[in-house]
Amino acid sequence: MARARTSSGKVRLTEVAKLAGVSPITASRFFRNPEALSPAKRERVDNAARQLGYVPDLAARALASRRTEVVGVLIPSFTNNVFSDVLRGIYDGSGESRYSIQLVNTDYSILQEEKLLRLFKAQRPAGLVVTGINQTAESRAILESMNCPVVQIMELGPDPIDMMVGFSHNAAAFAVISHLIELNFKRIGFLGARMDPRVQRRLEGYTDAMRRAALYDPRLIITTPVSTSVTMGGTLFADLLMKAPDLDAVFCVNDDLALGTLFECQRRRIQVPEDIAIVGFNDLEYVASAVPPLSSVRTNRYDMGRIAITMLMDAIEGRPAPAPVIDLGFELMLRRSSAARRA
Amino acid sequence: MARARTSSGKVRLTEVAKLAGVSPITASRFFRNPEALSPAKRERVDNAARQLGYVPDLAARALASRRTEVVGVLIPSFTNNVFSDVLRGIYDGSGESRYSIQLVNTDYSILQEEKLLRLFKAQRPAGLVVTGINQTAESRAILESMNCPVVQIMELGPDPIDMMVGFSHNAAAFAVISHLIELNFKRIGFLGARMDPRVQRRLEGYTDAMRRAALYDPRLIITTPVSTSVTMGGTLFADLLMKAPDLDAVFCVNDDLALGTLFECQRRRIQVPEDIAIVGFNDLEYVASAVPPLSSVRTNRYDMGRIAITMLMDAIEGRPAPAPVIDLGFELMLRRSSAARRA
DNA sequence: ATGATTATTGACAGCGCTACCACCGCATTG
DNA sequence: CAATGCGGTGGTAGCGCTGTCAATAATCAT
Repeated sequence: MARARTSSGKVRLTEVAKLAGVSPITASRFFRNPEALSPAKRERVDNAARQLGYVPDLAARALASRRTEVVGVLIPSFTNNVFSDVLRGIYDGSGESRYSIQLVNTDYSILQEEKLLRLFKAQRPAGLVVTGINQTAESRAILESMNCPVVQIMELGPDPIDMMVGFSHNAAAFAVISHLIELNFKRIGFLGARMDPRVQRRLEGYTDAMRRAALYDPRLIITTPVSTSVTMGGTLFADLLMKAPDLDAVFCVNDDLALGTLFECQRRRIQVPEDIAIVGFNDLEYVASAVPPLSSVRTNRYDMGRIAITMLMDAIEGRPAPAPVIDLGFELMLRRSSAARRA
Repeated sequence: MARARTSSGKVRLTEVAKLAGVSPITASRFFRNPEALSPAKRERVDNAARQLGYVPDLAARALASRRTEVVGVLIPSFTNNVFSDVLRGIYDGSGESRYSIQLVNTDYSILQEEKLLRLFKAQRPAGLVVTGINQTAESRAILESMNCPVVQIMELGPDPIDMMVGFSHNAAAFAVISHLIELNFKRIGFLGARMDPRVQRRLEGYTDAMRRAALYDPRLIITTPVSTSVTMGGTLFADLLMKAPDLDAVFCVNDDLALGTLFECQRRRIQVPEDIAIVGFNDLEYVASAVPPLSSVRTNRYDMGRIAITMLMDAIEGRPAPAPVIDLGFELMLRRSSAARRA
């Protein structure tokens, strides 16, 4: 029966199959699992597809197979430089694969995250990447009901939903503070903004290290729930100086705060590191060229994204990861801003 | 006929229709255009859907209607802060709408862009956002054949594919240089990295302004195709000083280069702005808190994203934009780093 | 050699939704 | 009062692809 609603010149699988002299289903298999075909047919289908310029229809495929080739990625913020590196890793890693990345932003809200997960569920994603380990119970339930591999990134925790790639923020902060204590710094301040879970854990690491050395003093800690910025770094540092004028070092939970602190020191003619040492976090590109170069904690954000998406794709395709939890560690990048000043 | 392959507990439109006592078509219409239903049926379908927790299947919808609700967004880089603001605008703008954003990264390559457009074409997107106006002829052809609204962002040009939101990089650079010339700066350097089309146009603006004042000197221009960074700013500035030791001002094509230049000045004990003035571009958050605060050019990146996606969604839904080309302009943010130094 | 296993292939029947068109009943019009 | 228009509704027939399973051909173990 002739219908007005016929395809708009689009090449369909059937045409490819006809030209190749095989059944549509065989042609279909060629695109999904070429190994299953005999070499002869494989080549015939390949030629036919090439000749016709065939491109599979993803919607039809998704409908028929009841799964998509979409990988959902939930990150808290587009603005934060930290995530742009992770993203680069994710996109690079998914590169030539058939999976497409569906990126969404939770705005640091676990309720927003839950809502987005619900949305994803309706889409039957092939896999998901979520940030952090602080999902709501409901989010976890949704995630578990989705029956697809999940990678949690950015940090590690005791109870992975499925897979994890990250590092211990607590340990990183602990290492920074222990190092400063070894250098004989005593009044080490803590500057934190936004106070998301990762930042909270850096605060815990700081607190542990300070307590262990009997140097803990709540007046050394300044935090704000407001989002982070260089300007905020200056503001928080000014506050800290007021509360603890005898300060000799500052650990900032990120490099923006550290840079803001450095600028504030320049403004007040405070010598860094002679008067006050500064350590940042993330080791963004710019810290090394500041004056003086800022110490920081290098984290493997690009690799984190890359490894996460690779693990995820492997899991989707039934190649289970050798280890479900990967600790990428961190590295103290010690520069002049925290150079030793006392014997 | 009983089939093994029945739906996995998923609620379908048919069930909703049955419960509401209407035909599936009517139920379908409820989700796409509720106004078309009589109030009585509208409410019945609404109740039924709510009661069953119905969520439309996007793949089935896409297959049947032969279009998707995906908006493709092509940007050159995730790392560049500039785009993160645009992205925020895009995501915020698409917020509660039914459109989902499919973000891809061209890595500043128009060939990669062409390839990605080809990929998008197979997906029948509802609309597209592309960066800049330097598409290949082939890309333009693909774009035009796709039959969906397109917004070009970041800059303006004479021959829009469809719609445009941006500003004139040429005019912005021209304004900066004209201002510096008015302040009696004469040996104004130009620092450029990555040299993408927008940066090229800033160089043109610089050149125009310098020529017009008979101050043009190719020795004042340093560029590199390498990607931009704060460190690169320092390196380029050092080069520039070598070629033009009598330099009295530097225009950097972005704030990272400007910050790198500032750091290099600090390292060499060059006074800013007394010895050399610095102007950046983009007005990123940090420039205002540098010491001295850096002059820059504010651009409305967030609005650009937001307006672009809004125009696009309007066009998709048949509400044509009042103006297809929107110039968001720019604003010179004059700060101490380029304060007047001569009468 | 013979049954059993494996590799290839194809027929069938939808996946869940919407485009298209026909239809119904009511109001408006000449 | 028939002709016309229109908002609202439903029936039919796929959209382009793949899961399932059966059939066949090729290979293997005994």
